[in-house]
Amino acid sequence: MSAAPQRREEILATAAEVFAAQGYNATTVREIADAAGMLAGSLYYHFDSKESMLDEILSTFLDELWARYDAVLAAGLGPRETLEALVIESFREIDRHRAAVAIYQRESKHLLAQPRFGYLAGSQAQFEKAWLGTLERGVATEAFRADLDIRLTYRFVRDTVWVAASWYRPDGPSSAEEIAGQYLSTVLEGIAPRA
Amino acid sequence: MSAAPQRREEILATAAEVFAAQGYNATTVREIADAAGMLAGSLYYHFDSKESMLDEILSTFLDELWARYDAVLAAGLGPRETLEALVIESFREIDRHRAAVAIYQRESKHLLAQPRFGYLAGSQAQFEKAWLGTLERGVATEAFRADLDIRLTYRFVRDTVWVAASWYRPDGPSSAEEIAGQYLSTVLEGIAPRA
Amino acid sequence: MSAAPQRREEILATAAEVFAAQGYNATTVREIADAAGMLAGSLYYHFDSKESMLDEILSTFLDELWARYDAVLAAGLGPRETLEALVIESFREIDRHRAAVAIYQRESKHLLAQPRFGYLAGSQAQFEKAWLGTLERGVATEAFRADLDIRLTYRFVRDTVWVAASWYRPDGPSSAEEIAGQYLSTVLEGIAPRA
Amino acid sequence: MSAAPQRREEILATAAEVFAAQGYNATTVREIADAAGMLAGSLYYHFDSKESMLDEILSTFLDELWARYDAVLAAGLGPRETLEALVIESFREIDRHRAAVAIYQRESKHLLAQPRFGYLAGSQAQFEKAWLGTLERGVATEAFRADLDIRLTYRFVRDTVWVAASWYRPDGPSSAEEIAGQYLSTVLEGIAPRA
DNA sequence: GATGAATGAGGCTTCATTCAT
DNA sequence: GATGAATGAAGCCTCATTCAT
Repeated sequence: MSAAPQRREEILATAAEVFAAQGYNATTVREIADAAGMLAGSLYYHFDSKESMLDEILSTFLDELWARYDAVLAAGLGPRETLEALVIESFREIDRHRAAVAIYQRESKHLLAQPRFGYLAGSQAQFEKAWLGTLERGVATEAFRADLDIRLTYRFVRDTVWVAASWYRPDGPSSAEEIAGQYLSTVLEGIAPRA
Repeated sequence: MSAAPQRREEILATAAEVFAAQGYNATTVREIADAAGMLAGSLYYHFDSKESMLDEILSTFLDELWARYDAVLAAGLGPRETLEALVIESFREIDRHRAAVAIYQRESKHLLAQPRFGYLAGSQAQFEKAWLGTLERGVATEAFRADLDIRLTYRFVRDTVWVAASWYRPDGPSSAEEIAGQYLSTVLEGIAPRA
Repeated sequence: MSAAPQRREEILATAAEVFAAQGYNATTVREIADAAGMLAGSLYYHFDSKESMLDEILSTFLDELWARYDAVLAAGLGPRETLEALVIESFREIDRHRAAVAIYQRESKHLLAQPRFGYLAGSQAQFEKAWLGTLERGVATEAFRADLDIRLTYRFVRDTVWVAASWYRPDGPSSAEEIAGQYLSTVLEGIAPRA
Repeated sequence: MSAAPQRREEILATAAEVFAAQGYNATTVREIADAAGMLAGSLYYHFDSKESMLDEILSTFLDELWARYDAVLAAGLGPRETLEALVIESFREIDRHRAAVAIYQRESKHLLAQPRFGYLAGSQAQFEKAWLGTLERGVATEAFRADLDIRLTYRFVRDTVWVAASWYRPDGPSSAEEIAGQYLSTVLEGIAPRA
């Protein structure tokens, strides 16, 4: 059931691309197999099911994401610097795992209901805690405006970051860091000129 | 093919809710029928196909959206006021047609390829033109910062507005106008305090 | 269940045309209703079922056919004259009930199996008896060639006559009687010139 | 889409028998699958659709038929010999592909309208040309009677030949060649004794 | 490791039929 | 006499999955 690791990774990367392009439900295992240069039945030598491919794609992504986030959160930065670092790490993650991020965005909401994907809920809660905490700390220390609706701001920031996975291209004109910079400038300073 | 308008609308509203909650592909016609209190086959008295329900949901939504947008664009406002009005109308549209907006967000990308949904591409192009034009005008007249990456800003603004459909609840604590206000404040002034 | 006779006849004639054009199975009651200027459900005021329409079309046709055939067979004609008269009556029947004949040709074989259409078997047996008997009598009296394979000849004659229903048009260049004449000339004398 | 040739052929032959016995529309894919010893869904490993089975049955039959007809027409025979050869080849084709011929007879008329089966129209036109031409040539050279209505004669001859597919049995008392002989004798010489 | 062939559940859709109005 | 709306059975087809080779 495990077999040569490299073929597995290839297939998984292929599957992630197809899932991201068409949606998990709309993707047939035959399409994945075609893209991987094999027949549908052959996938089952490497994976238990279509669902287990999805599971592996998402959990691998989340594991890596949390490794980065945890490093940032443990660094003892101020709220503004924390927010900057989280945003930069998020765009880097989009750069590295674009397909996985896009799948996560699209599918996590209904997957939450299934026990197998329960860990998505945990991740989401941690995620919210990290961002909300940073925003709250920032308001308390006057790093951010006092009149922010924190929950709304959290949602705006979160959505804008992750939705970028749907249009970001690694070979596009702007690097992940450049996009993060532009984004931070917009969110922190606003698009209106400062007096 | 047309039939009693009221029942049609009911079914369509029901279908939109289910599509928004589960995704178009993952929704079975039986689920729509159950939610509408009828048998699956009975839907076909009112509609040609599952796809034609989706079509009608999306085109109705876009028609209404464009009526509002066109009114704003024809009003001769300055760029900042235009942007504010577009954002407000967008949140109002989310308030009125939350399900349709959520479906649009989730499905429009693959639907574009199908001839039947070609109008989505047209709408998208117009959309881009309206927002990009407003941003450009704003930079030219110094209503917006001179160093904006206009395309990136457009994407940030567009995505964040529409993604709100995935969490907005009409009976939630904030009205559409309040959310629009908070959002505009963030985007225009930034979350960092002004000197 | 019975109601105004004239409307019934109209509907039945309409149904027969549609059945003949598309086949019984491939015809929907909606198509019949459309052609008759009403809704599908309304047909059920006049008829019990789609099948009962078919039944009435076929039995009406067979009743009339047998009235004519019986008159011919009772006339005490010689075999050649009997055959001529049967052929002429057959083409006249095609002229009068083209649709019913075409339906009979296409559908009678499988209908035979259903109890409701058992009478088709009876009719077919009588039919065979009349034609085979005439041919046998003709061979015996030297009105027909002595070396005929009577069963094969019967099939040739029978099929060719009735298949004409699939191309005959009442408003075509040749009348039923003219076609019968040509056909009889071919079958009786052959297409090769007589010495 | 292509797959193991032998299983395909078996299924196709089975489908042809069922189509011939019950009609294309009245045949369910489940019946075909039952007759082929598999489940309905399994047919779709070998064929795209029920319609594509029909298509393959008919086009295979017509390809072979035309190979034979073309050989006859290219042989430079006189009109009577050409007609004899065409009739003999036709009965041989009925012997080889009885089911396909029966299906062709029953279904070709409505299939003509569908683009996919447009080739049926072409075949029909060629067919008419071959037979009409032979008859015309025969009348011109006095091989056939001068007073023939050629179009009517064509129809009679065509119908009688092909309708035989509905009753012919390969294991019946008469071989294809014997039936052809009897038929030619009837058509050429007539059933009345020559003076 | 992979293929070819099949399974079986389930999806969308059609359609004859019913029935209250 | 007819309509509008629904029923429920059945049809074609898709697809994740299995398994012998």
